[in-house]
Amino acid sequence: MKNTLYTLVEEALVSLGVEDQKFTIEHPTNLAFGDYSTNAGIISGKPEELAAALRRAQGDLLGQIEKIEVKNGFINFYLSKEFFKKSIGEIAEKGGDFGKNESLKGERVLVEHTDPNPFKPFHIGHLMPNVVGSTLARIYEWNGAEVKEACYQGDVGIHVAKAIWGILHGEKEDAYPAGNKAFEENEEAKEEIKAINKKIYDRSDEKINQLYDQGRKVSLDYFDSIYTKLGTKFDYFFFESETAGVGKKIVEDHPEIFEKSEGAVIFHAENHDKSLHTRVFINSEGLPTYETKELGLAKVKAEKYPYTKSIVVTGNEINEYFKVLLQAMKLIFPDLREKTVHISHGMLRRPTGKMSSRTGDVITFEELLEQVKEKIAEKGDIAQEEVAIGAIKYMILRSNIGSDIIFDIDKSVSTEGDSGVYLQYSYARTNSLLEKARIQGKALHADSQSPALDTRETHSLEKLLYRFPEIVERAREENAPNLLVTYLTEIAGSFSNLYASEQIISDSPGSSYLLAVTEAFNTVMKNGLTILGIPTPEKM
RNA sequence: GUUCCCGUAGUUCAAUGGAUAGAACAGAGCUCUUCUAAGGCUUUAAUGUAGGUUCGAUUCCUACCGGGAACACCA
Repeated sequence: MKNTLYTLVEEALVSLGVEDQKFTIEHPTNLAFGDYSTNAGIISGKPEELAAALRRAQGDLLGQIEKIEVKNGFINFYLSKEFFKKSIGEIAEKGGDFGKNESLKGERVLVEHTDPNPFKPFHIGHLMPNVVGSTLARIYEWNGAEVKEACYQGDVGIHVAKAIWGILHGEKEDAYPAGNKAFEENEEAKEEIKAINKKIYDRSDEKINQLYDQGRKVSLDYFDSIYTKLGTKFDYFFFESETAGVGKKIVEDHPEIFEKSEGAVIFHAENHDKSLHTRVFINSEGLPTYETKELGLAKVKAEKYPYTKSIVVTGNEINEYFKVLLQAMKLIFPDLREKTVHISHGMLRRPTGKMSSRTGDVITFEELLEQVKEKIAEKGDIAQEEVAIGAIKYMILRSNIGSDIIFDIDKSVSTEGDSGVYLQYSYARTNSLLEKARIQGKALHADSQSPALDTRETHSLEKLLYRFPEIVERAREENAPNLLVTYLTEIAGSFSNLYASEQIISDSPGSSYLLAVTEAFNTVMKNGLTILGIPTPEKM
């Protein structure tokens, strides 16, 4: 419909003698301004003439467009009731596929996210990339792409050496923070940790090998159990131990790009872009840093899964250094650089400030889940884990990807109002409603012959439900899952209004149409929640 | 100091350069013979400051003020 209108406006402009004029067609946020709206009238300076030309030219769309109006220079299109009735029928027909499109057909997208480091706890900071990354993956899938999810884990590096040092000094649970503290405060320990780091790379020490292998396995199993709870399924796991060597070789093979300095190998990114800075790629111990491993990773990924687009989800604290990395990649693998997109998320902050796994000042994911579950348990006997996961994911997804989230356990994880629970509740409610209707043998009619209970509420819900596929597409274009969250909250609110104004299951002639609208709502809500990865409990 | 990100109701968040800046929580006041009150209805309340570009600026540009991050061997 949008494309049809676009062509219509374009032709009308030409008929007025205006050519090559850029204009937009969009859904106005306010339903009073129509179902579609164009600014072509303002830009061309002749809104009334353009509207008149459009009314003359409707042709094939007659019956689908109810009226065309000019308000404040905008030309607003109001679609007909018959059009929406038909679309309600189509939603039910498409069911679980309603909202899918093929705009990315043929694309092969690799989304890397979560990236927890073995030997460190999985804390609530890891939730951000996990929820953001896996949701983006699903959004790309709904837009027709073939999507694979990857997790990249730092199983070698100084942080592991710190944890091993902690274990060697009798720490178990808090091995990593203990090692980190010693590294910063104690020169002797610092040297020991560096020595351990080297031994981990060359596997020359039997005792360290054993501790390392065991610790790594325990850690990865623990992450797996969390992925199960979160509903994340990774297609690939990459490890720094496999990218380190690849990366180091790449750096060594490009002496024209990298320079030796003070025993290390560095990259002067500021020579290519003055807003960038110098970074170390191979340290003076001869070990590759994260930057180098990341270069290796780009190559390893492309060999494993020849992607057309590679999305890397990380925290925004590494934005600057990632730009340096992309600059290096541009020189070495220009084709891969073109396909790589870095999406950074904000931090999960506590009211007191940033939390850090280095000092041990963290809330682990499981602690958080327990706390939210306790809060939900106060509400009654329900599917606590599903609701808790939904509440947590909603809290993250409702914000812009890039902005920080202030996490206050008492306030942020709300179980009322603008929350995941509210959406799950709306879904469960319509589910039991439809179930009840089936038991009573009520019919659902969405065809244009059936009488409709024609209320302002049903009509606005019809209009909103129709927009779902375009919301899914926009969420992909802008990498903005929060558009979907806002949308679902809006239709849930609109449904509540419907409920307040009419009794859906009744013997009145229009109730079968109301039921059809309810079913369409139920379908859209389920599909929307599925994309967001929020569980959809059948009953609450 | 340099570079980058961010300043919106009391609070937590929205708003592809568009129309009357939206929600939720908190505050004030209503509302359960209806499907589930985890709900609904009323109501109070905001674009850091000063310029600029534009038919139109919360959005883009400049300066300032305020917050955060990165800035050579951590990731």
